[in-house]
Amino acid sequence: MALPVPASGKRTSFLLAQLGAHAAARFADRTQALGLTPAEAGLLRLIGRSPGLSQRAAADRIGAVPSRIVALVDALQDRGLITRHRSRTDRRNHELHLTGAGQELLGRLRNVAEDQDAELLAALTAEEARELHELLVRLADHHQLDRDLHRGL
Amino acid sequence: MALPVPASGKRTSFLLAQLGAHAAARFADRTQALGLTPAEAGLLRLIGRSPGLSQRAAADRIGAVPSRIVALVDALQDRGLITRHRSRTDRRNHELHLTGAGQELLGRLRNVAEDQDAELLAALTAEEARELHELLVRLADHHQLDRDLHRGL
DNA sequence: TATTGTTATACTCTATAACTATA
DNA sequence: TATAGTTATAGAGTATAACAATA
Repeated sequence: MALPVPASGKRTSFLLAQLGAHAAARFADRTQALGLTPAEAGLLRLIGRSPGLSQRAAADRIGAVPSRIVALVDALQDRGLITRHRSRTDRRNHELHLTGAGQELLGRLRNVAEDQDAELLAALTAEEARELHELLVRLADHHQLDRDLHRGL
Repeated sequence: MALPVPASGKRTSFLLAQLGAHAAARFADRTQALGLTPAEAGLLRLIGRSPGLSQRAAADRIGAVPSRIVALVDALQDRGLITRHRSRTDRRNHELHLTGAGQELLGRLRNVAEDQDAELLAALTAEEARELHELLVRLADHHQLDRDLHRGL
């Protein structure tokens, strides 16, 4: 199936990349107001969803290299948002958990994400927003984008 | 209007950022096969659309800083894809034009973009692809994303 | 004095590879 | 020997600021 150039002059791939970069940048603005980088915010969410996971597991889920996790964990730990202690069953592993402050910040992060979606989709009706979401889910599934994070976010 | 967390577990903003990064990465793969970085490809397209424009004008259209244009123009010129010569009416300006080789490569670049769209949207029907495109155009307009390029592409 | 293009520099982000400690 | 985490280093990409030529 050949896809002609859309009348708008911009291809769907380009629009998607442009809007995606915009959404990521706006999200970065909002997390920065909470004192987090987007990557730190992503790791915080992941630990909230999977308490006790190892740094290696976090690296795999995020699609990052283990050495990158070290700096992120350091930053979150220094701010008192997570704890890192050795596993008793395998002393090579570090188990990551949220602190109370981490849980609290995670809650605020969820509000931020909700605000972000509302702002992004303000030009659409509720029905159109649902349609868009469903189409994007189909694309993400088709391209097997099952990671919890991605480059640039 | 409060937007609840979608049933899929991923917010629309996140999906958009993830798919956008995916589309940008796939596009980078394809342009690399043509010996171009995504930024160089974007500048080539821009010169094709606006022959004779100055580096300053290119910087404004792309949303980049003038010093960044220098390296891109150097690379394209070294490969014989564009020409750069001083304007006769204002010798501060450099006018950018495509060479024959540049025109030819631009044509191949358009095919690449077409392939990219087809691959990205393979999971959708033609009607759904049109719907998606229209919704994305509405969002881009609403957020005034009128630049010809963007960070990361 | 303002503007175009250029250069030099520094900064951010990330990956790679070598190292340690545990298994 | 294999794996988890760490450190040090290097590379890509980009912005900032000072500069020269022209208006």
